Amino acid sequence: MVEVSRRRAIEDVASELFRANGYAATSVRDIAHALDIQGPSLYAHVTSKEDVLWAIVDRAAASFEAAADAAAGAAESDRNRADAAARLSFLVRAHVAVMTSDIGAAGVFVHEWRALGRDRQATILARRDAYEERFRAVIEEGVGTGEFVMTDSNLAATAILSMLNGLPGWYRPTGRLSPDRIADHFVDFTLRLLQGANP
Amino acid sequence: MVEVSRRRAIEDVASELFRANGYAATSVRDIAHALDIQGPSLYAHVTSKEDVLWAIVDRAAASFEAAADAAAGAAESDRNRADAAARLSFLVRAHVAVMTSDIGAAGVFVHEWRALGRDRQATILARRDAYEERFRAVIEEGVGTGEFVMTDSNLAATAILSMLNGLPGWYRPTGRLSPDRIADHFVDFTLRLLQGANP
DNA sequence: CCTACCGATCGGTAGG
DNA sequence: CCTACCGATCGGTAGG
Repeated sequence: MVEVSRRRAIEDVASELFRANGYAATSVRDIAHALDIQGPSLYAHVTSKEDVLWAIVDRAAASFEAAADAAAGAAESDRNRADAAARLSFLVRAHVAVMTSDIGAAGVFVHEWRALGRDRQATILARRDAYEERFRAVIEEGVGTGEFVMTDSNLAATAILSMLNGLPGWYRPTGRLSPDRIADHFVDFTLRLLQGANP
Repeated sequence: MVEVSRRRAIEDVASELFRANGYAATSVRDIAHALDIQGPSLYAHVTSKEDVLWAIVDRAAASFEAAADAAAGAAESDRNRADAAARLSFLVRAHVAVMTSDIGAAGVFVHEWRALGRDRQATILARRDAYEERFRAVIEEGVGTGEFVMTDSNLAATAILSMLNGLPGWYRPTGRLSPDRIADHFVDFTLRLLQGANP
């Protein structure tokens, strides 16, 4: 998280504060003081507290979308393993990579969209839905080809996304597991959940 | 959610507001107005906003603990199926039942403990850890007996609990799936995740 | 359970 | 990026 601009430094500090304490419980002065400046000085760089939240959430959404696009591309060019399991594995890995690369922003994206105004909230929920639809689609594809055995693809997608989105609640960069190792396990869990025989 | 007392009605209304908007973003006046009384009138029934949060979180924790105790008892008396899979199935069902019976309180328990003061926060985190340890223990037990095949029991427990704790984010009492049906699927997902062969 | 009110803190502006 | 300051809202109290 190298800060290339003052504006970006503000967003990085705010991400972590918003993730740890919530948007409403974080004051503009909290953000400023974490940067060793006075509260009002922040307004030399941003126009409002909500604009900071929006910048964080919008960028996080864009990261997830770009990573999913790249994952789809990687799966397609991998000719020997372009099945649903491979495609879903790339998606899971991409999600874990984005989350762990900026756990503050990811946590804010997952939990703090409620604090956005009506229009921005609707926008971000639509983007989140479209993103999650990628998971649903590849699961249904796998069910269609018989790769996966699952009577409720929608619920399976929700369960997998809940597992992934729980990351900001426990992941720490200095923790026991590296992002890659976490991704390995989550891919394993995901495929087990979908490939196991139904009782 | 039949209200047996004014105090309980306050907690029920507050649960839903805290779950939907967060503790910090919910004012005492918001809670009062949802009950058609004036803000200060609330203090005839409660001593502080944080006391309301604590009452909700403490009761939710007690519900999870009691349900897990009952689940352990039920598993033990079920002689033909006292294996780890059966014990874990009871735990998962109990968790889903508690969550869906009061999704407001459950959501607050899962997400709003950060707003508690230092001591209460430490208390509730210790109880949450002890509760989650029940899941970890039965998973490790199943790995020990060979029922489950899992190289990282801790991460598996975290993944399963994340799946379960995602419920307040999407469950609606009027939704497509009944609590029992959700529990059926989550038990299925949990056992698949743990019983599938490792690659 | 109400009205009237309190000090503290909030997001944000003015002017430099 | 600072100091001085603003109106609004916060949790909560007094007194009935």
